[in-house]
Amino acid sequence: MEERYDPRKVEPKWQKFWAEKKLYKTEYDTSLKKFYCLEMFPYPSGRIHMGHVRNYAIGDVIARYKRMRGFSVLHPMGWDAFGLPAENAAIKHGVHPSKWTYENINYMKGQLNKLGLSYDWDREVTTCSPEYYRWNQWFFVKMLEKGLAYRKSSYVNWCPSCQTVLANEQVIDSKCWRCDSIVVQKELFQWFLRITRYAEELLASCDELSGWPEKVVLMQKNWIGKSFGVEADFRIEDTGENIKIFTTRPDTLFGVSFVCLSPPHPLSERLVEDKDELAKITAQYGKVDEKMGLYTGRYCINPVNGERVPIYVANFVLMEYGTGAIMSVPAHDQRDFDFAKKYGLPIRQVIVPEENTAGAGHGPAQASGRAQEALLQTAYEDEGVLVDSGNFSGLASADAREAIAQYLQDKGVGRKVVNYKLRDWGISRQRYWGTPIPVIYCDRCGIVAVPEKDLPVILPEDVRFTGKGGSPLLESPSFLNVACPSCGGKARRETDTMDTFVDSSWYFIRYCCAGKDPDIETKLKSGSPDLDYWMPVDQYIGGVEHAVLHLLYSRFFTRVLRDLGIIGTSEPFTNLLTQGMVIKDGAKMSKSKGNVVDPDYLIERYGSDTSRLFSLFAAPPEKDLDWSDKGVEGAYRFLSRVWNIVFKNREALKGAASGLISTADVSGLQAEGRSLLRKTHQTIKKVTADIEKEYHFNTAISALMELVNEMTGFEPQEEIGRQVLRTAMENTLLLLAPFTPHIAEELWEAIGNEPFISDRGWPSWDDGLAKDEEIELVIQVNGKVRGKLMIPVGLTDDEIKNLALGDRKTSDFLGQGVIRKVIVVKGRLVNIVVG
RNA sequence: GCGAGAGUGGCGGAACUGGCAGACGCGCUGGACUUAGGAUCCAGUGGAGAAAUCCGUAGGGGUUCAACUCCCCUCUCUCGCACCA
Repeated sequence: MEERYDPRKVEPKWQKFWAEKKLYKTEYDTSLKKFYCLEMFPYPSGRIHMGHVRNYAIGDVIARYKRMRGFSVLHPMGWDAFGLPAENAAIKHGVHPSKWTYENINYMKGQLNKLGLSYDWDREVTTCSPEYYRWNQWFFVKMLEKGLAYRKSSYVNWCPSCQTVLANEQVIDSKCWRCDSIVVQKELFQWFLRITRYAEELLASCDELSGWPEKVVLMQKNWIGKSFGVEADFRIEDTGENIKIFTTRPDTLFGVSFVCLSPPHPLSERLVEDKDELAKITAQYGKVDEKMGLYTGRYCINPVNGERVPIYVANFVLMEYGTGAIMSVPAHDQRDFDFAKKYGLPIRQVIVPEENTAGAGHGPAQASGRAQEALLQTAYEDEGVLVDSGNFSGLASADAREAIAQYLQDKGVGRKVVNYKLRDWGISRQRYWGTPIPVIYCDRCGIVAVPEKDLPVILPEDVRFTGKGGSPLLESPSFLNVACPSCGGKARRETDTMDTFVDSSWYFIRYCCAGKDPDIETKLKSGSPDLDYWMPVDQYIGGVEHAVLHLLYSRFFTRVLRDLGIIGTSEPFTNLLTQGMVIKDGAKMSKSKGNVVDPDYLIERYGSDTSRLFSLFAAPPEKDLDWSDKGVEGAYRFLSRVWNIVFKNREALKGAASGLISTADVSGLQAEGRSLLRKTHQTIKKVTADIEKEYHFNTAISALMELVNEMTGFEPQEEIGRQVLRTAMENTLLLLAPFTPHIAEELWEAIGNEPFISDRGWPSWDDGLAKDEEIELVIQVNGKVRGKLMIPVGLTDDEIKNLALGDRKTSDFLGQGVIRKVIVVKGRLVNIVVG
């Protein structure tokens, strides 16, 4: 009995060899075409989960495939190591975040190695090491110099449970993205990065992201949220001050019946006398459920018609968007409509649907506001024709928008503006386990950046984790108290740390200089050819959950580094693959649902090749993967079958000549052998196409299964037959190598080849040998299949037609009808139309 | 509400540019080997029907010699955004 497939023997053996030979170490070599393949780096939470396995299996196939195709492949891995869980572990178990994190990294690195992933570990990056985060600080100081980093007081999203500020992107359904607590608004001084300076560029270059899923590009566009509109001045009666409002619908200006200020708007404080009432409204600011308003008792003047309109403070008006004040047109905006109904304010229609005006001469288009008012049950928000709008009546709303905007601009009471939803990125976090923001507060000099020579500002170890709130850094006097770099006087350090998304916004650039590069200083400060050789990332792979946050920040950071002269790239990721979730029993795998599958168990039981194979086979990468324990066994069975074929035919395989068989040899082959050879070439072609086209590994693997099925029954009798079998097996292993590298190496060696299969070139196919000798012709009568016929390839349309018409079985269906038409689809079918 | 995507056997999923619907795998059924089988191998497997044959890609209509694929309407599900004026 031959040897049995035992991945526990095979896999460690090859992992050891690969590591010893540094097979996956990447060199900067301009004579080769480069390919930068990157999977999103993990947070070192403790152990990897199936989502990681899937993500890294996908990336590894691509990296290994490209390497076999002759590219110089950069395929690095690292750790997104700062963040809250480490600190929470410190509070709960009294272990220092650093210890916790590094232990996790150590364990998880072992897990990744057990998966046989082809990383160049010499480039490993760990964001919590000073060697890494010093650059966060250096970039921050540069951004400060360029006015891209600034400090301001603002209302921020505050998570009461995490005791920290959250970026808008981290608030989901008014809840903390991490712990699901309800987020509250709080006023705080915060550091911001001016991502809005790049809003236009980030939006415009979305069109260059042709290698990204459309869905993600759209989400980026929507997040940036550009809109064209008008800023108009409503002069306050008595004071003469202006309320600037922003609107995208200047065509409705004649329908304004009141103006609303956001509660935090500076004018709210000044115009409202009753501070208690104002406080009540402010408390309701940002609450979605009900609209609330407070009449200020004051009026302002509509710049288009001089009308007096009342001023309200309203909880639904956002301070952060536009000017923090709006004009309200209840007839044409549902929110204003609801508000007007509630507070008994006038609803005046100034736009009517186009059909109401057609051919009616004077009629409905001129209907008075009062008559229309009764008809409106909801706001009419669509396009139409202006009525009761002075000189602008009769214009189509689109034209009126332009005309009225121009009119306001000419009169000096308004201007055309562009607005973005995107807001500056608040990066201050009141937490310990992050990059210290390199800033010092001095009573005399104010805010002073830490000078370059004093970087990095090291995160101190002597702190206590109480979980009481407030940063633990406040507990470290040696950190807190510092001499002012400017005047030498007593000063205090910033205790906030950076959002961890800063860390992940440029790690892909750090990978481009090899790990302990002695020239790192120069490279990251003023750029270098290897950065520009490797960047951008050719293929980025990760979950959709980062469609906005991480990807947008990375696009921003890449541009900042470009403008600092460090790299020449603007877009960091040429192609993006967003892999689907891993589902089990109808829900995403998660600890709370108790439906997780532990990768360690899986590897122990079936091996990493099987684990990888199944996760690649069960679904195309961009779709959700439905986990099936039985499916895993199927994958294992397949690999065992390949193994068994090799050991059953081992002597024959070893003895046979290697290499591809030429067309000339084919004549000596039996039909079975010809068929297997043909299948081999077809499979090389199909697997290559499936990988190249959208990385459809599932169909590539199914093609390999077909080839193996055909090999199973093949028993070579002669030398030429053994050669065919060897050719089939060698190619199967080569094609399998990116998917299941260990077994591919082992069997490659077993049939008498030198290691390493990973270093071999990707096989090519011969179209002549891949071509079928015969095809099955489908014969249809009136579109229904009535017969099938094996015919040789290369017949003319007429010959095919005659064969079809001559087919006995088919002729029964022709009946008495007249043949009206015969359609011949080359190599496929004939359709006989009978009437 | 707005935006995007998806509906194919018992299940995961295939199907080029409109050309045999269901590749491949799982499961199931039968058989072989076996003390045994939850191992392995072989055969079968969309539904109905004894068969000829008919019906089948969420539902309804349309274009076409031919529709999972293109067009129109309806339903369901998933995801994203959500007072952005």
